[in-house]
Amino acid sequence: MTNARFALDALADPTRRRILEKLRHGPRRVGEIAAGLPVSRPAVSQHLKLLKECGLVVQMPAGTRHVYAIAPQGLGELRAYLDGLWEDALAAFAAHVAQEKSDD
Amino acid sequence: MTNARFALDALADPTRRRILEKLRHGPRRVGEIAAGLPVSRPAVSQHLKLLKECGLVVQMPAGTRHVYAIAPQGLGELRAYLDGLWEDALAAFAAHVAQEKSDD
DNA sequence: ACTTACGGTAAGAGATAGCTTACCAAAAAT
DNA sequence: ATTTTTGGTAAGCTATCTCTTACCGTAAGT
Repeated sequence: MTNARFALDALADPTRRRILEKLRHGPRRVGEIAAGLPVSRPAVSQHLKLLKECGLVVQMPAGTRHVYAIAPQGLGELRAYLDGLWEDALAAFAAHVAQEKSDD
Repeated sequence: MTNARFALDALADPTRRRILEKLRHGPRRVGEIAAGLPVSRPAVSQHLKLLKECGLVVQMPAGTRHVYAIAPQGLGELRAYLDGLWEDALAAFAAHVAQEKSDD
């Protein structure tokens, strides 16, 4: 999907990757996510907003606390994109090797 | 691997993604890759250098012509990283759903 | 040997992205 | 009702990224 395009943009930033690592094993509150990260909490909010926009995380308000979690579907679409690219590349590589042999 | 980190950085740029699309079905010369792209050939050279450094493409000099191709291995490492993240997220999601049900 | 074609490198400019501080809104607690 | 806690938003600064033009090296062709 073209969504993968935005997801790849999102995954380019180290801080966003660290956020996803924090969410890897379950939902977390914003404060928990920001704790330990080398940037301010507002910066984390901005990253979460972007991650939500491209479908990599989902938000569940719980009173004044906001809980975030990885959205498996968004990550799945990205995997599908890379899988397609990978399969085509493998096929092209195999074809190339075959041609190399025939050149001997 | 930590290589996935750099690969994700590389895939963030639209021009680099278009380059990979051009290489998707087989090796191409630099001139062929640059043709049709909205940037100059030196820009393409710079992108190819970066893609090579993070293991997403390989370079095969053929005289004064330089042929590039997707490196299936580099792409595979990236897939592996995303697969791990995806599997953990799915498990966490399932656990979350289960807990939701037990809360009824 | 000279010329042409191909492509990598360097330097500088412009755009973009991420961070910080300051501020605001809403829910919970007292 | 007031205070406290939580987190999203705005504005501005800085750093980084990508682009272009200009230049150079090397291999092939004549």
